[in-house]
Amino acid sequence: MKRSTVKELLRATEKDKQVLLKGWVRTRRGNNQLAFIAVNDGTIIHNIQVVADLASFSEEEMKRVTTGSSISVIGTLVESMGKGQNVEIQAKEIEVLGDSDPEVYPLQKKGHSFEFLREIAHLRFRTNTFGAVFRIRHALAYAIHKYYNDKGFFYLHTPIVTASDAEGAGAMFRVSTLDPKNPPLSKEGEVDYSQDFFGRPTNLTVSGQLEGELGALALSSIYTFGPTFRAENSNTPRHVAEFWMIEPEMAFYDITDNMDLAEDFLKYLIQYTLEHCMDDLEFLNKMVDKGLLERLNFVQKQPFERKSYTEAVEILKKSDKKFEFPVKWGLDLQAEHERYLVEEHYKRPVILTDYPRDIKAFYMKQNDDGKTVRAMDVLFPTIGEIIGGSQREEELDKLQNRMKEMNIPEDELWWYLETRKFGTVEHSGFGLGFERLIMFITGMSNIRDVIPFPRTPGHAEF
RNA sequence: UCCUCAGUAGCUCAGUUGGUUAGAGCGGCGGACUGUUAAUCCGUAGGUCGUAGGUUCAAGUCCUACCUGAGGAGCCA
Repeated sequence: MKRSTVKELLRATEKDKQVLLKGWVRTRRGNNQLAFIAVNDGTIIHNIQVVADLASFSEEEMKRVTTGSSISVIGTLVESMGKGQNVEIQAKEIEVLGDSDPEVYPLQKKGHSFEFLREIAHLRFRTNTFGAVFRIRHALAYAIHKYYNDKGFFYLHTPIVTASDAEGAGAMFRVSTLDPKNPPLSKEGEVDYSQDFFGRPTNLTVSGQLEGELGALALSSIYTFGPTFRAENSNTPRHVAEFWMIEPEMAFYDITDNMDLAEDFLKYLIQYTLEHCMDDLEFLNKMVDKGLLERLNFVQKQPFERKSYTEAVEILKKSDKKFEFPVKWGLDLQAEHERYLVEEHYKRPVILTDYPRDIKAFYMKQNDDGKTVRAMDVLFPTIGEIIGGSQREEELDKLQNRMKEMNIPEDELWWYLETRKFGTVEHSGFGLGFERLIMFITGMSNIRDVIPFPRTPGHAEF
């Protein structure tokens, strides 16, 4: 007999049919005549109830049906006689596939703290919350590819190992095969990386953007979707050392086209999840974040507010709110400022543009005022900046001047500069942190709980 | 990295101004119960109080250092 998943069984229209089920025991209840076994196989958040008449099963075998054990059940799918579920399986045969010693199995029927579950990240997939989160994570990954594929974008694989650390997006992890105890030294006593695997110092990538631009300036529209790495000693619920980022890059797009794409993209992803993951979202809305569905629907429907950095600073100055950090043109906005704009002033997502050039990266398109650049940040409720992007500087001399001012060596980025030398065009792009997106869509408040095996300072266990 | 808070049973926590043998709920185990829904009821085992020093007649409780975790900040996505 072919195995049916819990998802298939719960949605089956045909009843009183012989079925084969395999899964893990979540809970077991009962009396001296009947056992009610809640079985989950991860295909859907709900369990299916298996009913076993104890008279027809050996006591030995039933004793092994404990929380966490895996079982195979043959029985009849019937309408449930009890309340609480529509269908259940009247078991004819139950086989324990894998025992689970209840003395030591760490998951119990009651809820656990996320902190505790993080310590058993290898087993936390078996909980309702993490099942929901990782099913949604999958759905979003698929939706991202679908969105860009349908729009004619090409998925470009930018390198994980890179030689340049010119972007300055953060501290990097060194990649080396040299013997750390006895590295080759130059005459000056420095480590001689010319003898290293790549013949030069290399690192894990902090962003695929610069390579992404190379692709866009030939293929028109590309996107990257892959892991990135930051060796920052950040200890916050919003930072991990290894995270996934989506970076679209589009030739012939100006900053407005860029904003339009970012807004449409985010709304599409929310809509996709609402359409395909409602079971999981309803669970999270009930158990994790009571305002989740309302917030998702709201963001999905509202137009994002678009304002310049300068206008935002004026609003913050005029507000009665007392901020811990000063508001002054030229200073970067703090988390408290962004939160005020989104959650209290506009009460909707906000896109801020035209930031002072001194607080932004070298590659951003310089405005004619000589003070600002065509940057855009998308700010979301609860999580703050979810997208950062810009129109890129396509004029060679302006780009070179800016690099000089910021002490970025030209010879390391000669290949980047050549795209401005040969057939340069207006282009734009942005970066979306995948985990930050998942946090927003699931209502989870710690980034370590939306990535299967989080990498943070001091933590690489699993 | 800085600031704040926390660390007591497998899990979640209580433990009074320092004062006898350290408590509960859940989970586990044993039993009862004719359809349970985080089942219920009865019983039972389970703890070097994060680690190391110190103060004191006496420390889970006070002090110091360290370790671990969480939250806030910075960096950012």
